[in-house]
Amino acid sequence: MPEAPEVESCRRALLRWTRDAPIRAVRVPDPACLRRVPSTLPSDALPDGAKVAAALFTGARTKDVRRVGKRIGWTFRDRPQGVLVHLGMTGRWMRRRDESPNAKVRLVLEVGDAELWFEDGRRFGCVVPMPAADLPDALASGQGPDAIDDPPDKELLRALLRGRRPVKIALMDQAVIAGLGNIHSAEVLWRAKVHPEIACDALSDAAIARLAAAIPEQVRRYVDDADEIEYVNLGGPNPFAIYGREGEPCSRCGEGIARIGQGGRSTFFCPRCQRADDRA
DNA sequence: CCCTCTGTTGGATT
DNA sequence: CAATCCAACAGAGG
Repeated sequence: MPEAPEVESCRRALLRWTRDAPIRAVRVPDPACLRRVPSTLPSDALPDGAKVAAALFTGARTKDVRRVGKRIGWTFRDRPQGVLVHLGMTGRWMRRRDESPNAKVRLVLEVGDAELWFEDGRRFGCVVPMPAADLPDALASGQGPDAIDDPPDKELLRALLRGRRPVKIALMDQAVIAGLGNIHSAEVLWRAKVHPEIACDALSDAAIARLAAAIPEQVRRYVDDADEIEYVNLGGPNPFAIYGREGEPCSRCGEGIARIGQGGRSTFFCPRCQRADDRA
C-alpha cells in the first residue's frame, strides 16, 4: 500500500540493502515489469526487458536512491543508466534468504547471500530504465511539493487547493501534493478535522492551517526503517485511525465511522469530528 | 462452483 | 472541469 511513507521506507531499505555490496546477478520472472515509460500497463513493456535488466543491474553498485512523492529514482556508480521505480498498488521490495520467490515476484536481484524481490501481484508497478541524467526531471515532473520532504505551509497550501473540487480529491492529486494517496489523504483529513467533501474554495483559513500541520505529522509518522514494513491488508492489524474502519467508533469521539464514494474510491471519515458545515 | 464486489496506483475517455 | 471507465489480479462473500 505504497504512498509517500511506504515509498520512503522502501527507498531507505533499498539503500541499506545495496550500500555495501554489488548486485551479483539478476533474474526476471516477469519481463513486463520493465517498462518503456512510467506506466501501470504491462502492455507498455520494454522490448527485451530481461536483457536490459541484466545489463543494467548485473555488477552494479548503488550510487543513490532518491524519492519524490511515490516515485523512486535509483542510480549506480560508474553507470550512465538508472531506473525509475513505481510500486503501483501492490508493489513492494522484500529481502529474503534461502527461499524461493512466489508467483507474484516480478524481478529478483541477488545481493550478497540474499535476494531482493520486487513483488507486485497486480502488476501496476514498474521499473523504467533511463539515463541517470534524466532521472531528476522524471522524478519531479508533474508533481507538487513532496508531502514528507517539502510539505507546503498554509499560504502555499491555500494556493495549491484551488477550485471547487472536494478537498479529498485535491489532496490525492499528485500535481497538488506529491505522495498522498487514498489512505493518507483520509487520515490527514481526520487529523485536521476537515470533511472530505468540502470544496477547496470553501475551506476556511483555520481548516487550511490544520491541514498544513496535519500533512507532515501524518506522513512522517508512518515512515519505517524496519526491513519488513507493515502493510494494511497483508494480515496485520489495521494501523490507521480511520481508513478501513467503517462502522467502528471514532477513536477521538466515539461516533461511528462512515464511508462514502469519491472519485471511484472509498473515503472513510468521522461525521462528528469532520463536519461539512464547519466554518471554524 | 460461479458470480459479484472491492482494492493501495495512474491515465484515458466521455 | 468532473464523473466514469479501464488496466491486471487476488481475495472475500453470497
